[in-house]
Amino acid sequence: METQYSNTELKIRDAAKLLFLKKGYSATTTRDIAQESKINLALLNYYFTSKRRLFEIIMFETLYDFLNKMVEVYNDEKTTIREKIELASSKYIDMIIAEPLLPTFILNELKNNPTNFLKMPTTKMIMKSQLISQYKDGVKKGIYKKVDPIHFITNILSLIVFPFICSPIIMKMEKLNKKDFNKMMNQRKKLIPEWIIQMIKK
Amino acid sequence: METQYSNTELKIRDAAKLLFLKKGYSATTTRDIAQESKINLALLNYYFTSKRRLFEIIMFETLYDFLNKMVEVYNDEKTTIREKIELASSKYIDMIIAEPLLPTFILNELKNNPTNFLKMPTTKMIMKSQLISQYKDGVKKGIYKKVDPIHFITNILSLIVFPFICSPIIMKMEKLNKKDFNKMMNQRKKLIPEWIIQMIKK
DNA sequence: TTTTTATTTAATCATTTGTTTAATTCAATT
DNA sequence: AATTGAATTAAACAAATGATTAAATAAAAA
Repeated sequence: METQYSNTELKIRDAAKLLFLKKGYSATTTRDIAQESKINLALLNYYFTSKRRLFEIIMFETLYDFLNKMVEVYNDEKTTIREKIELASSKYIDMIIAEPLLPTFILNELKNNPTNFLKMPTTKMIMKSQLISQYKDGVKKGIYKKVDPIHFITNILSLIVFPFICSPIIMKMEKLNKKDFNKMMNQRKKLIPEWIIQMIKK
Repeated sequence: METQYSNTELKIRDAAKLLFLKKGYSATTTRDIAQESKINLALLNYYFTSKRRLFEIIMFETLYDFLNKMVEVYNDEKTTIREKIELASSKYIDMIIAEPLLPTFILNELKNNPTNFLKMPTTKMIMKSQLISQYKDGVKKGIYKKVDPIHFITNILSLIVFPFICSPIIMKMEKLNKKDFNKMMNQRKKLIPEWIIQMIKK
């Protein structure tokens, strides 16, 4: 996996990712990308043949990295359910604070082109992860309520990711700036595991 | 509020809303709209002066209707917290099942243009609603845990809305079709109130 | 150094896209 | 029936946009 990119190729990648995340595919022009990366317009096609191809490359990489980081946590053999949820909350929130445009971008371009997601091997792995079998065990033992695991995993994701997606609304409602909002999300790192556990407990 | 639209004006509105919701602003062309509504291209500018203006009109109406339906539930004087959450779950889920592209559209175009949201009077009303003061009362009485109400309201919205936004992912993970997915969301109408109550209970 | 290959540039092409114009049709009023 | 204003149409314009070309420069190989 040690692909070597030329300097200009990297500059184009970075600029394109930034703009695609910020404005989406259609609203981003090749000239925008050329300007942002300070390269000649023709170099975009020289290195990536077309805008569409450039987008798909970036889309794939972004999705791949994101999903990998997600699944990692769920499959740790040694940790308990609670620890996994704590880790997930903490890691995902950090991850999205570092790259806040990610969720909207992924969910958006996914809606337009769900095919890209099919190619990702990690997608189905989530439902077969350690976390899910630990939850099913708990149900069998009568510790947890019996609810379809899809709700369980959906709830975790919802409580972590959704606030970022509607951050403009939250910030407006509560007159928060970005720093305040991030503080709020950092609080949630501890709150979400508590909530989730309480939700499933009998 | 009895604005009268001509027939063609309505046709343009409907087609535009459909396309803007499905593909977003930039990916929708004026010719797309003309074709979808079966009107002459020039009529778009005749009735709405520009694509941008047409978009803003539709955006405003959509947002306005959406927010109004939301706040309605939270401000009922007679219902309990539990009933409000039950009503919210039920009503919002029905609403989004009927118009599944709504959440992504709103959250998306909001990110690009948060100004539109400022104009909405209903935004700040949520944090001053009956629901919130009932929750604060519960905290005072020691029935509920003391957590910033913004988390409370965020959680309700997250559990209701987020699954729709990431429905392509959920459907892929569980091999569901649209009907299955809606069934899952209908289950959540009863589950979400339980979960929320358990989350806040001491 | 010379030759060859890879990279970069400015200019241009062909479509697409938002908008306008001028002519035409339709509907209501006199 | 004649007139007037609104609604509709086909055609075209100008700017934007994705892509290509051919020439120029830099880097690598001979």
